[in-house]
Amino acid sequence: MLALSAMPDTVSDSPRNVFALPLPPRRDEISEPITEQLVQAMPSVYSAREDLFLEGDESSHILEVVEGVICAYRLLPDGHRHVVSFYFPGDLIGYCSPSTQTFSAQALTKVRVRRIPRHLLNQLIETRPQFARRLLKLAADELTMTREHMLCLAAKSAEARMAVFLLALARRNRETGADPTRVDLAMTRVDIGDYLGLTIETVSRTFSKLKRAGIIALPRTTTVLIRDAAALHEMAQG
Amino acid sequence: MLALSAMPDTVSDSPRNVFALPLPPRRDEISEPITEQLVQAMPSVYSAREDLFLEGDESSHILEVVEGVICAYRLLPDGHRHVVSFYFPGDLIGYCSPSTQTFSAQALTKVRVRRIPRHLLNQLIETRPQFARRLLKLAADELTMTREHMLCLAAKSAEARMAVFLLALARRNRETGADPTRVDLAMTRVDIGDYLGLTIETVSRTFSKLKRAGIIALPRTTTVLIRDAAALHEMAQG
DNA sequence: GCCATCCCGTTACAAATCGTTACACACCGT
DNA sequence: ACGGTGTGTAACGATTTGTAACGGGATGGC
Repeated sequence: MLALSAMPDTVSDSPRNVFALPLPPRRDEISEPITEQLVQAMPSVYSAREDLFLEGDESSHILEVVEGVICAYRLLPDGHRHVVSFYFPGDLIGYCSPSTQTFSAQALTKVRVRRIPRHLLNQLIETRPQFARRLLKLAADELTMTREHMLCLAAKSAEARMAVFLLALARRNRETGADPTRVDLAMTRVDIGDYLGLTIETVSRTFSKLKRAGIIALPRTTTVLIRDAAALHEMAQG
Repeated sequence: MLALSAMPDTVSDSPRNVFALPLPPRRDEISEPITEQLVQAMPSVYSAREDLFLEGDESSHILEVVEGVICAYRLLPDGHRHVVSFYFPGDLIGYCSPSTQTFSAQALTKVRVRRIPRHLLNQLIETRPQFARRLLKLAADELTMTREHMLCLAAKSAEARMAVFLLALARRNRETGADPTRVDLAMTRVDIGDYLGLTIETVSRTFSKLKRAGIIALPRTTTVLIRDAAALHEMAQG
């Protein structure tokens, strides 16, 4: 269990890829249990498609994803849904939204989360300056990733967005020691579409196109096998 | 001159509009001179279209905009340019990118900026926990605004994006005490297009359409008079 | 076990939006 | 006046979306 005193004095600055992938960075450094105080005896459990919280809810706790995938989303008055981000095990949610949730959060799979009271977080900021710098680093990383995603939405074609998305999931696998050529999609086509600013049909068509081109295989609708990562990278550029 | 000791213990949480506008929030609270140390005797001056720094540059200082408008942008390998954000007087730039700039910054007008050494910022974080919380709040606000812009790019039409953009500029005017019905554009059509993920022609067409509809007037290409804010708001929704 | 139903994904075709191309005009400084 | 830059307008075309129909797997009742 990582004690705060074990944290290094300087914030590590990982080399930043200009075309880094848009999903939020893993949070292992900070999300490991910090003190017994912070950790619930039993993580909360949610089942698939259950909402963890809604936009506008008071956020007295931040969440650490222990198991499963969470979808952060917002509903627009015209009925559209926009998916802000996906959160995976190790990620922290809501550590920089002071009083009120700025988006809703829904479990895509069975999910286990630890709930960390915000006042403890604030207390740590007060007493441990290095902790504050850690949080700032997390916020900076999330901002960078969000900007990356924004660039994707502003400047890239449907094909390129899908390629970036798949490569991001593959990279996460690689970083967690899983097979980077096999991506299991916890999210539906609707979720992907709402995340990438595309319709479900375009998402589906693009999957089919990639399959026909031999770049991916789709043994099941929820499983993507990356056959030609180089072609995907090429596609992710334009 | 604001001393740190004058800062309140609690971070103020302004009520957050679900459909807040995408430009970054004003930073007056924190950007006012904190100590004599932090403030250059003479702010640096840049002329229009001059780069303040480039993506990848080492960021030993953060910048406070004193006068003028700054455009944060990134160049893509395919030649496209993406405008990340616009920064106005009172805004801080680069306070949460530890070592390396994640975007380039260009002056759109004559610009004056104060350069605040990063090591002083870090020192303040170590010694003043409330300062750290302030910075976290700034980062959270910028993240929220970036997400707002992202939603705009993902889910809104060209018309709606333009409406949101104009309303954001108008709101900034209102907050600074200027006339909210008169917007002076420091940026060109290209800048706007690269910010909203549209081409210059679409930007131009949409301006013309709004003018024909009597929603705005364009006495000059750089001056927008908002005639029907309600219609703009309506347009910004869908 | 069997069948009906529902949800999700896929595909095809028509429609719309937006990008591309091309050209003309306005403004500005030389 | 001239050229350059920035902008406005129009015709055309490509990408993406909307609509609709079909298929397939999962669920649930009988």
